[in-house]
Amino acid sequence: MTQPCTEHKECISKAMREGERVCQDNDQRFTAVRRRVLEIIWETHKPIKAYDILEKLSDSAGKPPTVYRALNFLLGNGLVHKINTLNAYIGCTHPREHAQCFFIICKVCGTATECCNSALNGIIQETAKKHNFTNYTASLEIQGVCEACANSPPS
Amino acid sequence: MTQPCTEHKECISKAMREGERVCQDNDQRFTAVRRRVLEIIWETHKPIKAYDILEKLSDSAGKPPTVYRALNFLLGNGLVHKINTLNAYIGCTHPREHAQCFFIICKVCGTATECCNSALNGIIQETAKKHNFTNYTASLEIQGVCEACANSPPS
DNA sequence: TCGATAGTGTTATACTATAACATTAATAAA
DNA sequence: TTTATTAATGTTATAGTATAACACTATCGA
Ligand SMILES: [Zn+2]
Ligand SMILES: [Zn+2]
Ligand SMILES: [Zn+2]
Ligand SMILES: [Zn+2]
Repeated sequence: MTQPCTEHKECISKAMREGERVCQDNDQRFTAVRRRVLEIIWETHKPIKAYDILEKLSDSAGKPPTVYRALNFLLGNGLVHKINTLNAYIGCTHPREHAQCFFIICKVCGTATECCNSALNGIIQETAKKHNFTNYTASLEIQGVCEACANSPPS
Repeated sequence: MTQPCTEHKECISKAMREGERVCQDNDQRFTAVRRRVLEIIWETHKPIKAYDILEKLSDSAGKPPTVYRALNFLLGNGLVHKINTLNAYIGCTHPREHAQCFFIICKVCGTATECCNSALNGIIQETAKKHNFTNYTASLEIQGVCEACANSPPS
């Protein structure tokens, strides 16, 4: 099993408060579906797939467009990020602090951690400038093996 | 229309020679299907989708598994890269020189250019180290507006 | 209360990718 | 050369990811 985050409930409620706040700031409605999807995303604490979210929704709301609409809303408001290499979604740990997030993902246990840092931002900005690109966003996904998984004995 | 690359035929034939060479080095067979798929990929000079490659193959070979098998072969041998944010594939301009490639992609005209550089590699390596990750690969995709598109008058 | 807008439900369908197994081609061994 | 072995391809079906289109409902401001 994956070690449960000790402060897990704390994380979820913090994320929900952030959601509340962001929606208020952006003059957006934080509806029941959107709430529930954000909650589900935070409950796993790992990248989760759209159709897995679907399964966790009650039957009445459980259709693809419902989930994708909620996801797109959350993505648009910076509350969630998409991991493109996995076709999966994960909650943002610090919305309102940045426009984009970088991730380092363990191929073994599936954890994805934000690894945003200013050095990375700087080099990426330089790279964009060197190529005369404007108005850019960046997606960086590093996939490797985390320390815990590297140390755990092979099955 | 997209401006044709003046050295276009040159690019294709160079890519094919590279393919030849890489397959030889890796003791792999550069079959007709694999050749043709690599050629199609280079003919567009832009990220191309699997099903668009499919359409350009003759009917006899035109089934999804054929294309995906060829793509996976080419990816595995470093002759092609996948652009995850676009679900598309593009030829590598310098196989054998690096394990991974970074891309800067114009949202308007669709061109994707490799923007690998050692500063980026360095920071990414540092980031992986800081998180105690080993055995990593990185995917970086910068999406913005290229100079030409920024300067072209709005329609 | 009414009208406009935003959000959701629902059905269908488009797009992306692989599983599974039959067939053929290439290589190695007898 | 014949035969086994393996690698590659053909073929059918299906899994997995995402959106279009339209009907319906809730919300909010006149
Ligand atoms: Zn974030
Ligand atoms: Zn791990
Ligand atoms: Zn490359
Ligand atoms: Zn452009």
